[in-house]
Amino acid sequence: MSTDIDTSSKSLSGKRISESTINRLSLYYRALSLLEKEGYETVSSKVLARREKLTPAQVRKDLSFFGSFGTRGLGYPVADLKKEIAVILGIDRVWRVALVGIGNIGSALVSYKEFARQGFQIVKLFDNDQRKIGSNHKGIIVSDINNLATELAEDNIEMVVLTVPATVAQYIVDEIVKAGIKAILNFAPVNLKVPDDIYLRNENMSMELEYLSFAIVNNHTQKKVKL
Amino acid sequence: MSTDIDTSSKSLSGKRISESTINRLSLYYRALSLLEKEGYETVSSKVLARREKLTPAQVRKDLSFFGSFGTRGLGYPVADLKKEIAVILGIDRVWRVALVGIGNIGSALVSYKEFARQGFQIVKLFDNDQRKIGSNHKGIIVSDINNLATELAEDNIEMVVLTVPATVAQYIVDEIVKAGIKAILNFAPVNLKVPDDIYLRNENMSMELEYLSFAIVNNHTQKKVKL
DNA sequence: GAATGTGAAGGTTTTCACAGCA
DNA sequence: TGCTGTGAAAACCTTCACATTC
Repeated sequence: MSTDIDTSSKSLSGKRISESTINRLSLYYRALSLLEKEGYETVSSKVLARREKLTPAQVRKDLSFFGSFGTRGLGYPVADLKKEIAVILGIDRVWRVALVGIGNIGSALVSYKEFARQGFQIVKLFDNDQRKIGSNHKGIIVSDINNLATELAEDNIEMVVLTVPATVAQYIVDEIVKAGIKAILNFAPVNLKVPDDIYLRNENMSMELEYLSFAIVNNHTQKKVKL
Repeated sequence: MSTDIDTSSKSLSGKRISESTINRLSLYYRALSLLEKEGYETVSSKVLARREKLTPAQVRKDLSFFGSFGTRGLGYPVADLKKEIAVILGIDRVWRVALVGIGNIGSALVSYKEFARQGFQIVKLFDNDQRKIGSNHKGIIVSDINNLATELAEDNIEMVVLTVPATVAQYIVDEIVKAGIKAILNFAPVNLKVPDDIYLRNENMSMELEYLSFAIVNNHTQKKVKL
C-alpha cells in the first residue's frame, strides 16, 4: 500500500480518512445506483447531497480525498463515479463471508439480499446446535462450530458475521481470530476484545432504539439524522 | 422541558448533547448491568472506560453533562448510576413498539430478546401479504397494513420499526407519520423523507460490511472500533 | 454560467491536566 | 492518596468561499 501505483485516484498512504467519510461513500454509492437506474448521466454535488440529506461541500470534500472525479461546470459522471466508489470501498468484487450462529438474526441475514447485492456472499454457516448442524439454509449446509478454524481456512473466508449469544461471543471470536480472519461484524451486545490488526464492527440494534427513546424523552432536537 | 424541576441531575434545556455521547450512554448502561451482576458496588471511570474501549476522561465528561454521579476518590455507585442512565435514556419504562414488514429481518426482530430486555416491547405487527395477515407471530396477530393509521393510534404505539422493502418504505413512512408516530427505526436501505419533528434512525447493515471491506482493501488503520 | 476542488475558517468532540473533595 | 468534575487545549470534522475549469 505504501508503494501504490497511482493511476487516476489518489493514494491513501498516510492520509487518515474519517469513519464518517467512509460511511458516506456507502450512501453515495447507493444514491448513484439509483441515479443510474433513473437514467442520469451526470450529477452535481448539490443533487447528490440532497438525495442523502448532506451538504454539497461535504460531498465534494469527501470525494476529493480520493481523487478528482468531476468536471467543473458539469458535475460527476454517474456511472464512472459509482465504479470509482466501488473500487474505493472494495465492493467491486465478491467477498466470501461466513456467518456464525444460526439463531433469529443469523437466519434472517442468510437471506438478506442487500448483502449479496453489495458483493458480500455468505458461503458458510456455523452453529453448535446438533439439530442445526447438517441442515440446509438457502443451499448452505450448516457446519459444526468445532470445525470453525479448519473450515474457515479451507474455504478462503475473508469476513465473519457473528450472530451468537453474548455469553459465548468472546470465546468464538478468539477462535475466529486464531483462524486468521481479519474482519468481523459482531451483532452480540458485548464489547469483544480482539488484537489491533483485526477489524471489528459492532451492530447494536438496541442502541438505535435507545437513541430514539432518549430523543423523545428529552425533546432532543437532532441536528442530523443518523447516517 | 424548559421549566424542568431540577432534582439531582441537570436539566438539558439548551444544552446540545452529541449523538456519540448518547450512544456511549447505552454502552455504559450495558457495562453497568454486567458490573452489577458481577457484584461490584462502585466503579471508576478508568474501569468503566476499559470495559468499553473508551478513555476515562470521555466517561467522566459524558456523565458530567447530566449530573455529578460519582464520589471523588471512590468512583461511581454501580446500581445508582445504572438507574440514572436508564432515566436519561428513557429506558426506565416500557415502550410500545410496532413492527411493519414481516420479512426476514422483521420476523427475526420480533423474537429479538435484546429489545424486550431494554424495555422495547413489540406489541403490534403489520404486513400487506394476505397470507401473513391474521397469522400469529410470538403471540401477536399480524394486522393488515391498510389499517395502519387507526390501529397505531388505538394501541398507543410510540415507536415503529420499519422492515419493509426499500421500494415501498417511503409510502409507508408517510402513513406512519400521518398516524402521529414520532420515532422510527428504519432498516430499508433508502433515505426517507420525514418532517423535522420526527425522529428517524437508519440501520444499514451493509454499510458496516462495506466499512470492513474498505478497511481491508485500504489497510486502513482504525483509531477506534465503531461503537 | 455552472459546478468542482480546496485552503482557510468555523464548529464540534475529545483529551489534557489539575483543582477539589472523600 | 485516589478519583471526580471541568475549564482549556488539542484534535478532528464540517462548512465557507473562491479560484479554477469546462
